[in-house]
Amino acid sequence: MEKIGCTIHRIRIEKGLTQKEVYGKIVSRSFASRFEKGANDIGASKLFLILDNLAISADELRYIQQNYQPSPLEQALLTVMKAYAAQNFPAISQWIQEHSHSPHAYDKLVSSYASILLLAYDHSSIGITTTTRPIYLHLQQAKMWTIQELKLVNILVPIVATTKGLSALHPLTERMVANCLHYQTKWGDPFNVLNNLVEFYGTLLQTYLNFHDYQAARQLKSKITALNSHNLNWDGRLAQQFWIGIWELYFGDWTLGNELLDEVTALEKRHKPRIDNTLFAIRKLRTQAAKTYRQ
Amino acid sequence: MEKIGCTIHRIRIEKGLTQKEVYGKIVSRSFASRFEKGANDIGASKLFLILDNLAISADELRYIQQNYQPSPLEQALLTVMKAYAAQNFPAISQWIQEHSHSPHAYDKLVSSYASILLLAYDHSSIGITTTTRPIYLHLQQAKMWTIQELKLVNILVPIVATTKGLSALHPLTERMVANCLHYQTKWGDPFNVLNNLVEFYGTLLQTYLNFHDYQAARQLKSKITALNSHNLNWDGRLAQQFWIGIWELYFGDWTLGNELLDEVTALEKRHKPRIDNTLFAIRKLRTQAAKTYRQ
DNA sequence: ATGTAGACTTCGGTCGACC
DNA sequence: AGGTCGACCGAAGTCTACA
Repeated sequence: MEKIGCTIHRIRIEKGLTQKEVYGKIVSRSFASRFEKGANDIGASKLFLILDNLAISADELRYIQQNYQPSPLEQALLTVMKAYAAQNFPAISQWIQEHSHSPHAYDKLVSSYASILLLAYDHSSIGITTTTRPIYLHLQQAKMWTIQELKLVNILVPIVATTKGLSALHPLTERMVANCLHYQTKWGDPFNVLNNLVEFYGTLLQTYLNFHDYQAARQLKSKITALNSHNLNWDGRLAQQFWIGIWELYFGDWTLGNELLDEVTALEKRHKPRIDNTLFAIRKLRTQAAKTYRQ
Repeated sequence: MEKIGCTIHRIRIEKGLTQKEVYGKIVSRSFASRFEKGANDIGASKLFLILDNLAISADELRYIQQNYQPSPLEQALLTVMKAYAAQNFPAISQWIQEHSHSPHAYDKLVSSYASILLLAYDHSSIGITTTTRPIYLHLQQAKMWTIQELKLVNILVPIVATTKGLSALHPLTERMVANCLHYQTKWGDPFNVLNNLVEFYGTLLQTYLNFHDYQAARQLKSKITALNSHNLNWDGRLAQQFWIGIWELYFGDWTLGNELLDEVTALEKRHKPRIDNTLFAIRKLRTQAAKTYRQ
């Protein structure tokens, strides 16, 4: 693996910056030279200051340093998430098997995450196992969630509803909202956590409908529309529009609902294979169910 | 500012992980303890390994450590970008003024970026100044671009076309493509640089049309469609659809073009105030120009 | 499983000078 | 502007042991 200093050297040269500009008053001139040669490591807090001067993020530095590859953790997560998106559950099982005795600590974490994905897929047959229990409990108990938790919590919703009842969803929702708020700045939503919140509301809506708690479902619209669309990207805005569309089918203007949904599915239809096939399945299912409900 | 170790301690506790799990064979047990107390800094490469075990990115760690705020560099960039998005050019000028004698090295970089934004707005009156020349030259000479450059290069297109002629756009395009390729992994596009590439092609299309180089413009469609939409997010896919729509107005199926554009603008119309007002302006302008061209 | 403390070593980091 | 060398210091980091 290339030393951090060498990577920084390359970037600095390409950017046409001098050592003085980049290292300023952070480290001495002679150390800067030895550091860029790869002879020394550097203190983390100093590195962060240097990265600011280089106008590069810590994540990108790592990515470049590792020969333009995501971190091992990212790689593991992306592999699992990709299998999940493709509904390839055997591949997830296999991944867990292969990494069950990994020397890397983060593989245990990813295994937990992967187990939850399997759990979400078919919690009746798999149930909460010893692998999934720690992270299942953690997600319920921890006050502070990081991006990883925010990404995962929405697949936990149906599981919580089944095992602890619908009432357990209220505190979960509150924590989700509170934690997403932590990641809002006056410049917007740098980590795009609001997209996860939209998806969370979507899963919540589906769950309430599945359990026939129509009153709770009805109250969700105001929460979904309350999200300022200017702080979302188009991924979030389309999800927002989709779930409002579904809501309208049940509780609002049937025509408007179909308009909203048409606009979203029209975009999907432009892409082969589909970006997200589940949208069509959900719409079909909900259209039928909404008709029944309205009678 | 809270010490890095203290932040990591909080995150570790919240995640319910033991020191052994997180620090493994990276540092000794006793050092881990002192580090989390904030008594010591830590080597950068060791920190990265620890972050993997914590399942958190370096960027997020920094964000949390700084009390849930982006890095100073990010803050500066976001401020300028926001002003640009709002077409608030006086605010950008003012920002450059206020930070022209900043002690922070990165403020010079952001000033360069901001100057280019102004340049892109009205290069006839402002011209290439001493502030903008370094970065203007840099973007043309550097082989390696980081995310920052990839974000900025598309606003440079019209400037390059005016000052160096349309032929200069070919090598620029090649470098743009090559650099975006660096950021593609087998798991997709982790930094979403392909969105920048779509926007680049859009600017390119506009520029060719403005300069009446219809042959070059006609060849752009294959490049835009060549981008696999599955590696884009919806921001990118919508931009892709929009620019293909514009292309169709000139060189392809007029009806199809309007269909594509209608789908995109229909989404825009759902949001007040508009997410991106320029879409409507561009469409209006191009519809007229395309009619003329077709005659 | 973690905090503390002392003794100890390594290496991150400075300074000055020379090229 | 930046690479290098030697001398030097303090902080990073280990080990052992006790709590």
